[in-house]
Amino acid sequence: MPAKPTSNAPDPIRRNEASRKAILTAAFDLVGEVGFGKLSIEAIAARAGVGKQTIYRWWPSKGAVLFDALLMLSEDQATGRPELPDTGSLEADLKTVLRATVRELNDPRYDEPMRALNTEIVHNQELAAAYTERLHEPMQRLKRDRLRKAQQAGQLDPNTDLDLAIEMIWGPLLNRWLQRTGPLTPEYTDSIVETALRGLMPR
Amino acid sequence: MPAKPTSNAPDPIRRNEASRKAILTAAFDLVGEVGFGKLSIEAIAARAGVGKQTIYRWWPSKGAVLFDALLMLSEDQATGRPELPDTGSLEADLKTVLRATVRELNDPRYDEPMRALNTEIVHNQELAAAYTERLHEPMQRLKRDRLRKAQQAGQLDPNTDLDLAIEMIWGPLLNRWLQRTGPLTPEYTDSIVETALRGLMPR
Amino acid sequence: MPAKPTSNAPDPIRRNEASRKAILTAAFDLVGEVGFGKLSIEAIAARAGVGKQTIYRWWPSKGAVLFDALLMLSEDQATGRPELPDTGSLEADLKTVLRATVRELNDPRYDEPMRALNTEIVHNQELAAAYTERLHEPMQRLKRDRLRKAQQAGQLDPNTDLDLAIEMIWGPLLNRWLQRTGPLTPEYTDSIVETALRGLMPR
Amino acid sequence: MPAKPTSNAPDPIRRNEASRKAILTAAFDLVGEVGFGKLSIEAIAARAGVGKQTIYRWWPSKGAVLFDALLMLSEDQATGRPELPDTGSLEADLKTVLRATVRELNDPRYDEPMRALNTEIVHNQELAAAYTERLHEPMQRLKRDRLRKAQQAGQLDPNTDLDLAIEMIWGPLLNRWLQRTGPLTPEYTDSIVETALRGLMPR
DNA sequence: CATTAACCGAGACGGTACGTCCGGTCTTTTC
DNA sequence: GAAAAGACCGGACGTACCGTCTCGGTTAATG
Repeated sequence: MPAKPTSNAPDPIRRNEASRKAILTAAFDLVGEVGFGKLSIEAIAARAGVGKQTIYRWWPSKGAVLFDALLMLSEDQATGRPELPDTGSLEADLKTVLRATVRELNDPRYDEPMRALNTEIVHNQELAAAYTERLHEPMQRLKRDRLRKAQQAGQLDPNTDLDLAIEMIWGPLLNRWLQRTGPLTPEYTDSIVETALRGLMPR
Repeated sequence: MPAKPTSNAPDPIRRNEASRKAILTAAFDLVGEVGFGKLSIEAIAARAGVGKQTIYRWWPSKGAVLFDALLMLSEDQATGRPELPDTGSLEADLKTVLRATVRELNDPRYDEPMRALNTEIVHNQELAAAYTERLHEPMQRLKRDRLRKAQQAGQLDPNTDLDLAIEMIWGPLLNRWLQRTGPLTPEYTDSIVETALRGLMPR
Repeated sequence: MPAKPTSNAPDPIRRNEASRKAILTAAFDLVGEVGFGKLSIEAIAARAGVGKQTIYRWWPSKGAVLFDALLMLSEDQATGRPELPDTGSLEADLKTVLRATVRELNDPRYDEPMRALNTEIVHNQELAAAYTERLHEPMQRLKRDRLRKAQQAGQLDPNTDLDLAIEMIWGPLLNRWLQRTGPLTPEYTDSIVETALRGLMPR
Repeated sequence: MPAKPTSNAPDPIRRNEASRKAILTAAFDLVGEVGFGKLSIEAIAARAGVGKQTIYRWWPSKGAVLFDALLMLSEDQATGRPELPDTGSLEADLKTVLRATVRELNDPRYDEPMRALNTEIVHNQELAAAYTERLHEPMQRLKRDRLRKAQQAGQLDPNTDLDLAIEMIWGPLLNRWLQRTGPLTPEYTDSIVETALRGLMPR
């Protein structure tokens, strides 16, 4: 878990980086193998070749470990992706982005861990805060920036609340993903984008 | 879990109805007190004054118990609500329905158990099937029926897929609820309905 | 541990006798292999093929387990040994008894467990009480009975306190055993008996 | 080049005397508070304001620390007590010595630590050797010297083995102390001395 | 007098065992 | 024959210490 400048926390300088990575990797691999429900701190520690206390020292819950594992991965690959594409056509750009999202959600390697995280934050208050700060808010900012540009270009109704717009576009997709109420196909996300944008266009 | 006419299943006729109700009530109460993660079969049995075996005999998992508990409640109150309102104005009716939904989701008595069920079905295959059959599909049918009538009345684009339409309306709401990305207010749901319907109107 | 007629104790009727024996056997064997200090409840449970809770349910400490293990053995073999030998010669009888004791103390199979028990009761109040009641007092009674007969036969000073006499005879032996201040030989115990009896004779 | 005889042992010259004393004091105090079984190196280090390594550097086990703690105390007070009293009457002298011993054993401040040491040497080979060399043997020598003088004065049988005599006198007392089979009173020790000496007198 | 080697406090680390909780099964007794 | 009760095997929990291992920071003898 991130930035915790509290008093009696362990000293991050003395932290063993190799152990940290081994733990995150083990957690990510295990959640894919057995699922979040059967994921145990004991198994993570054993797989990582680490004492349990080393996990308890640095993370407050197994959800937090998984969160950092996902964060590590997303940071590994996400460096240098500071904004959403802007070709001039909002509709085309959104379709591109949602298709990419769907591709990731359909990858079994990422599906189970992300699913686990998304259900864990439903119950874990502290984890939810970290999730918002480290993953949700940054992404939200990118989306808002892209939509604001479109709004300024007259492609969106000037009175539309951008956060509502984001939810109209991504909400249906994420809901279908979590609830498994249907397949995640490119055609499906294209339809979402088309329908949502028609509702969000200037009158 | 209900109705299981398989071979060596226990005889439902001999079932103790008082125990069944005590278990469901205990489960519902406990999930509100300690959350689904810390909910244990042992605690349910103790609270209900029941042997553990009596739970294992009739339900395959604690998720299933909770599911039945919720079902009991929804049936207690839902009898005789066979369809969604139809005043002639789709927009007004949807606003009414979503406002009612929001009121329920904001009730702390129902919030935690429903949240628990919605995250449990993400991981539990069998529970998801029961959920779809007993809760989701019936509700989906009502929604589809109401939207079809609107479509026939020319209030929706005739080419629109009704399931997509449902997701465009309820997806953003459910997503905000589960992810807690914002407050659930009547104004918010009204905005959803307005925006979604504009995107779904006949061209 | 024995006789505990307290209220919320587990029901001894439902107790699994096979598990009880497996635990005691495992404890006895393990203490001989690794010593009392490295004896762990986990290892006993594993060796006995038993859940840890089954040990914690019936015994308050590992010392208590070991005590019962020793008790089981002593009862296995001790049935029908209701008194000390009485050939008419106290000196000869005591030499016989002490030689037998020494033989047992020199048997590595019994040495370590008994040593462990004798040091454990030094620190464990409850265990000490059980030890006194179940092992020490019965043996003490036998010794007292034999000495009383000798006293009545004029072989001991009529004013001698029998408990003191017992300590004069067995104290040096047990002390040398525990402190390992010398070898335990038949000659040594014979000398003890001779010297002690000379001090205890009628004046 | 300064004499560095031993292999990689720490340099006793550089040793921090304040730390050494703090450790021994902490160990002695703690063993009286929580008992030897619950005494931990961590707690000693914390109480003494010392790093764990400082303890491990200078002592091989917590028993050894306790041993040194007791040694420190006994040296603090014992300097200049090179021999046992000799008033001419062996019986009177022994009664005096045993009464003093009993007074110490009855002092709760010393009872628990000494009890702990006496049971620890039962299991710890190296500690037993140190105990014999530093505490037992010197005391044994004093006792032997006093008894030899008595033997030469004709107060003891000339054929009596002095080590056996020592055991006949101190064995019952130490055994009663460790096993708690009775109270340690001056009357009790007087009786021991009287009885033992009668058995050890010249014939 | 600066260098430097050792001790020192602190505490993270890989581990083992603790004593507890609960999962899911089985058995005994009662209704 | 279902139900209450609860013992049982198993396994994970989160904690306490073990003994080892760095990490700066003194501290004292050497060069």
